[in-house]
Amino acid sequence: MNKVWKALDDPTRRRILELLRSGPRSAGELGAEFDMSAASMSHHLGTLADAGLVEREKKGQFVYYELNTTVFQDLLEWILAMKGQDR
Amino acid sequence: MNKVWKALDDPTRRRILELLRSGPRSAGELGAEFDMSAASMSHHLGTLADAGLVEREKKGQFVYYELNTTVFQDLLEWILAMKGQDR
DNA sequence: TAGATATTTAGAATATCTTCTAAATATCTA
DNA sequence: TAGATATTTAGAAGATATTCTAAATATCTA
Repeated sequence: MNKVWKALDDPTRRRILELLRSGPRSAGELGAEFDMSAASMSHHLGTLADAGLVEREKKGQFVYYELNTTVFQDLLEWILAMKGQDR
Repeated sequence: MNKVWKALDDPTRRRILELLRSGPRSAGELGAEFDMSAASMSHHLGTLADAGLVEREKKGQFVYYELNTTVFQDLLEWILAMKGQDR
């Protein structure tokens, strides 16, 4: 969970996740949405992948990234526990 | 929301929130649970308060901290949107 | 009031994070 | 195969975060 919280603590990475809601996108396609070098984008994508929030799939010369929604379950439970205050 | 994500990206602060689930506690009571100076604890509590995740109330020489669960609603919605993938 | 206790603020040291450029690797196409 | 495109890796600069000690502020109690 530590890596998940870390990964989510960055506006660029959260925006990447939001973009991926509409389906898988390549590193280049994602990068086109940001004013940032491809290397920096790759770094962010690596952070998200490390945390398990996205999965990568190489297709020819492109690398596609896709949301992995299963990881959000733990987050959700933590937050629900906080909201519920033990209930 | 930026400050909220930032505040949650630290194990000490998340643990503080978990401790507060059982009710308000003073800075000193919270500090006793960690191997950390009172000054550092105060810093973390300030970060949580800035993000709106806790509220402070001074009572005599003590300062009590209490969970503010309303802030978790936005987080919850963001995560549910991610899990739902637009559905 | 003086001293003790609780907490915060100030300032500094160290570690971590974000971003960059340059270079490396992989794949595609003429 | 050579060159073009896509992506990642390496290494460094600058910004931000975490923690500490020392000192400041507020409140309590003898």
